[in-house]
Amino acid sequence: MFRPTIRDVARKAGVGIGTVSRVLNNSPKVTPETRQAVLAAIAELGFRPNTIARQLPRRTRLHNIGVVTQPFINYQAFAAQMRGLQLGLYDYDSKRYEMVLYSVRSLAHFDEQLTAIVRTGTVDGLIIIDFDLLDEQKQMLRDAGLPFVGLNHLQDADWPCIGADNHLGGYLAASYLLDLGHTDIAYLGDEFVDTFEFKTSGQRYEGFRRALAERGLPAKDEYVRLGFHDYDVAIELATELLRLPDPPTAIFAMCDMQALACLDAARRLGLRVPEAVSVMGFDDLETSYHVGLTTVRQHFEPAGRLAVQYLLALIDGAPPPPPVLPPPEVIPRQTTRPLAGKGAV
Amino acid sequence: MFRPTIRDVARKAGVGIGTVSRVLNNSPKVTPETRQAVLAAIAELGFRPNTIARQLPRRTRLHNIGVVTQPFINYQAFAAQMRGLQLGLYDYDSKRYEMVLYSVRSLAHFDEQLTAIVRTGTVDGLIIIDFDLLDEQKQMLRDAGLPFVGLNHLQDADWPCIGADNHLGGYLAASYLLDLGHTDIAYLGDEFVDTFEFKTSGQRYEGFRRALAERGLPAKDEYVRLGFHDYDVAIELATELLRLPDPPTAIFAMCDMQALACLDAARRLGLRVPEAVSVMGFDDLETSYHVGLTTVRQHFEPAGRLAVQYLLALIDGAPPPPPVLPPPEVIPRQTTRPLAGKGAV
DNA sequence: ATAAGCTGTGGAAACGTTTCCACGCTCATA
DNA sequence: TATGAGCGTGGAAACGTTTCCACAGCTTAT
Repeated sequence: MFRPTIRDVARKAGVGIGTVSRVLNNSPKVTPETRQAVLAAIAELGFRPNTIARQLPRRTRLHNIGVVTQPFINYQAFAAQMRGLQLGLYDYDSKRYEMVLYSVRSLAHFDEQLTAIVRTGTVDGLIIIDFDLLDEQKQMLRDAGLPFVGLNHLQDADWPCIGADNHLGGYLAASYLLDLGHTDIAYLGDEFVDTFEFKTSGQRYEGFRRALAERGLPAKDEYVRLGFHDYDVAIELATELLRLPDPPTAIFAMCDMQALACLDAARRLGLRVPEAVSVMGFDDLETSYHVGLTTVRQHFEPAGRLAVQYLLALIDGAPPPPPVLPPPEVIPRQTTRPLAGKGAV
Repeated sequence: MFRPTIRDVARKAGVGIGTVSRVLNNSPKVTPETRQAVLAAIAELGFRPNTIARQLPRRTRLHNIGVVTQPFINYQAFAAQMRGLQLGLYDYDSKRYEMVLYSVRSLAHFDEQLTAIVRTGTVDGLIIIDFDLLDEQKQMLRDAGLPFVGLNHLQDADWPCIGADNHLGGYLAASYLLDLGHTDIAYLGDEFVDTFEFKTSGQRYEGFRRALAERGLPAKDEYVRLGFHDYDVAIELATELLRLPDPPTAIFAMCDMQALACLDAARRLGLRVPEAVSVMGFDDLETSYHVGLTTVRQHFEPAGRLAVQYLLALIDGAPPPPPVLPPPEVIPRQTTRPLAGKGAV
């Protein structure tokens, strides 16, 4: 198929290629008549600028943003975040940005991908989901002039991070269970620094512990179970908890996937939820609604959307929006209930 | 930051740029010693070929595949498909293909995106999820020499489509319910040709109807409820069915989302599942496991993976793998049960 | 009348690769 | 010794844009 180039357009419109380029890029220095003629030629030829050629000269906007992620730790959360990113891109539809997905398999692979992205220079900016950046990595991105925004971090780092306040979320969850009268509350989550060095679990646990401490309750070591982020592992940890001689009356799992595993474990042991044990998660996935899981909602979509807005502002050198999200909130459903009777023991 | 180019590498290695290019592209026509020298220079400079410049000369592989999709019809299915695509790309890791996401909002937008993709020529091939192609569109892609593979279609069209056999799936679902003794079975699904002109619902219904017909049962019109693909709409349709003077004893919903809506509707009406009514879906989402929904599993991940394999074969002019997937299969869970008693009425 | 400044325009150069042609070397063959 | 084929190599040309410099034509100030 014949693909007209900018030169064909110029010839047809009887102008120079520079003028066509200026029309394409909305330069003000073109008279209305010239612009009309060029636009007519463009329409007639069905011309579209070749985005690749457009990206070659170094100073140009590439109209690509990269998304770096380990997407398969949680399908539903990943999808919700992607949805948010798309919504953000729709907001800036006229800029015609596209999204390039870099999926990462390990921490080493992450560094490798990051280096490759910088070296090959195919994106205008980067959204980094979940991963934390080392100082060298930040420096590398800054040296390359590549703006970057994090998604799913606490906002206290030295780079813009948009995500749920994990500490507060953990605090709210524990407070909710405490208000129901529970005192023997277990925490089930990832290692505080996991394979990918995600620190989410530690942050949520901190909030959890603070809520207990405020009410003068210690966090019992045997009630804290940490393991690799995986459904089957979570089932095992939950089973251990439920089989303790003095089992907890409530479990707070650091994510819904693990909370669902708790439900599964209880079912396999013949324990009823919430009668025998209350279970609470964190995320508010689609599944949680259908299962009736009490959880802490974090706002995946708004976060993704905000991350895009923030990044595009950085790219354009505009003032970025305040990186403020609605705070996490407890969504009470059917897997928790007030502690009955035991208080009187 | 200084980005070394192929010329820097050539100078350092004391060879010509052509030789460096040949090393980069694994041409056999380089002596081992020369190759070593070039590789050493590449390593020393930390050189990475600029992927954009690499894409400019027209005959080149672009190392991009485009994915065109309406991603938000079903989050979980979308995520599973993406996962499959990523797995497929991992299989061909050495080729370093990347994925560019084109998300589509409407049928008109689909055509627009397709035209833009062809005109700007930024991808080597296209995976088209769910959407059907018009003859003109197929022709346009063929004229442009752009290979394309469909994901989620029946395999009888005149282009390679990888997806569940919807007809068979519908047939299996109905057969399963019939084997349980049900005869009053409702079908709940999308319009047979919906907003996006997806024909999935019609295909699944055809299989469903054939199973009934084989046992000499007519499909009662009042038991067929079609509507826009949306949770709330599905709840309404399900409520209508359950409120019929002579309600069905089983409902087959054309997707799990709608089946979950049936469960929700039954709950709101105070009806127990499966005691009052059996409910069966199609997809086997994550949620379905947790909810215990009987369903027909379609193999999203293998499908995505196969689609990538197929497309990369087309791009390379190699013989594509047979586009054969494991057939859909019924996954019995807790939302269906044998019809008890009613047969004796 | 001349100089200076401004505006719109044309087109060469640059971006970093791949491709392709030409060249020189080696080795087999006549 | 002369010829031809084959192989590895060098580097110019090409890809389609943007950028930037130069210039023509005007207006305004001197």
